Amino acid sequence: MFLRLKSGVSGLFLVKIQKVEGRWQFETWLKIHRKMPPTIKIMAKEITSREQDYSQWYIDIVQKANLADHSAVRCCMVIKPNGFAIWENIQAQLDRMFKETGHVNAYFPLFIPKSFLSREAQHVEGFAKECAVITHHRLMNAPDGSGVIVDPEAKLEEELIVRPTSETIIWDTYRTWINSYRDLPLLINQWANVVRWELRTRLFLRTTEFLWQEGHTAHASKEEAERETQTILDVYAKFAEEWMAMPVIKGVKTANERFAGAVETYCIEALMQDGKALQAGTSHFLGQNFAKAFDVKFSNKNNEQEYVWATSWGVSTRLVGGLIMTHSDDDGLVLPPKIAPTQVVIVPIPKPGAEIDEAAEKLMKELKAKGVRVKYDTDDQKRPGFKFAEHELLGIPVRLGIGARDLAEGKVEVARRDTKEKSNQPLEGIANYIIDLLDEIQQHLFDRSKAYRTEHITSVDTFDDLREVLDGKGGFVSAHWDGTTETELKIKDLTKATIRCIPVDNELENGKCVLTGQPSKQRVLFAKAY
RNA sequence: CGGGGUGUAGCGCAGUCCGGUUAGCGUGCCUGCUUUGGGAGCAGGAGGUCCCAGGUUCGAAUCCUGGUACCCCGACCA
Repeated sequence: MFLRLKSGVSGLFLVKIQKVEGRWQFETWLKIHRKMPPTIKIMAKEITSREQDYSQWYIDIVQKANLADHSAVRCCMVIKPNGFAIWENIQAQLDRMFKETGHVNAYFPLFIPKSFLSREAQHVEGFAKECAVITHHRLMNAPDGSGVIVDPEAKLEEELIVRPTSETIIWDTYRTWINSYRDLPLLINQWANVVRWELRTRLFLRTTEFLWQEGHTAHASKEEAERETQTILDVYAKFAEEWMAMPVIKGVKTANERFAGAVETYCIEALMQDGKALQAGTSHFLGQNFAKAFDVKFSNKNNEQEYVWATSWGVSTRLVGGLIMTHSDDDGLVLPPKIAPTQVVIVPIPKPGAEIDEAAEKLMKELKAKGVRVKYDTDDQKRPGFKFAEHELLGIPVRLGIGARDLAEGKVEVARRDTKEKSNQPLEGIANYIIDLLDEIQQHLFDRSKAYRTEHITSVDTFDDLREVLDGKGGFVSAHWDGTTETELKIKDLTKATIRCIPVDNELENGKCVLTGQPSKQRVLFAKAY
């Protein structure tokens, strides 16, 4: 007879049934008609566990929660609606914070004349290897009819670079905008895409094209520019911790890790669940490097010409990757309520119906009135169990289940995504309960990831210990370093870890460099990084 | 840029070594019925330039040559 098994094996089975010692027995011979996929049926949305393969887990989350896809273009991603909604929330809040601190938005071109990039020596050195270059401006039909080719007649006189960052084009523009100290400070931000030709992709964390904001400010004094750098660093840290519930360490980069063209680079560093660090944002004090390269001077109060002082700062869609790797679990995405596109989902049990719809609509109205982003799942095809799993995968912080039983009791089932706890709550006053619960979840996510980070900052005093922690437990390792790039590179070579930063609130402490034994005044944080 | 892998239905894959009916399986999709408090069942149905080009052959998803695309790991990277 022909059988089809759940495992995906189908074919011809021979079954022999016989009576042995009064009992029926049967043997089967399987003659596989055709070799079928050997895999047992895998649940459509199965996610690789973090323990098994953290990298694959990340890929699964991004794909199965519909955050992003690989595109037809090498190393570029398509950000899908679910992923973009997260980015929009990040954008919206940061934009508010930038404006509260006096910044305005503008937009500069995607293309940069090649010659601009080379004006600042370190800058060009830092970016030259990853620039996309525009050489022609026209296509034509191939003479042999094989399709479209680049028209050799349409070669650009000066090639254009697709911006890897906009300092050069912006400072070239600022030259014409700034004449007097009265024109300063100039506090401008832009939301844009940039291109850095990468050789390897990790969705959200590293792609050739990505979205970001880049702030570029001009100041009359060094002190003011330095203060601006700090202001933004604080904005970033506050945003990361209070909105993304992602604890960060504010620090300063070593010379080796500094932005190409900066005098000083400050950063916020976060720690992912696998013990690797993620640079989540940077704020640069550029000194007068770009002002000198692009000849941007202003007349001070004494009518003397001075070069302008500059900063630049940015965070990117990489934050979405950081968000995933800070909170999510083996069941899917976990989002902090403040960033979650949908904060509450209502699931009718078993399916939509007049009575349940009415209760749900009322509930939604109450929640929306209090500013909660809520959705009612009206799909009448999918069963509740499927929806539960689906909403968990998508990371919706709170799920409410309403069925006839609940309505009879005047209750609702409340399930929180972060702890997977379920409880029955009275419908009366539920909106306030939810508001408090969302706050509690937000706080819990932050506390949980901060506790993880605290456990994963390890102080060591020998190189062997440094290596052992990096290879085993992971996380940040606090150790003495002699301050030289040479030692930093040697340690990187030996351990694959880099100095993530020197924390800004670092305590001074005399010690000896873990590698060279040279005197050191403070500890720095080492980690393997994304 | 080095190493590895993969291009076959929307998605995940088998078939390729050893050429041969009408190219299959799971899932998803459509229709209907029954279900529904943690990923439903049955029945029927739609859906394919087998990555591209050339070659070998009576015959190519399968063999040969060339090309191309993407992924993974590493190196590189503010």
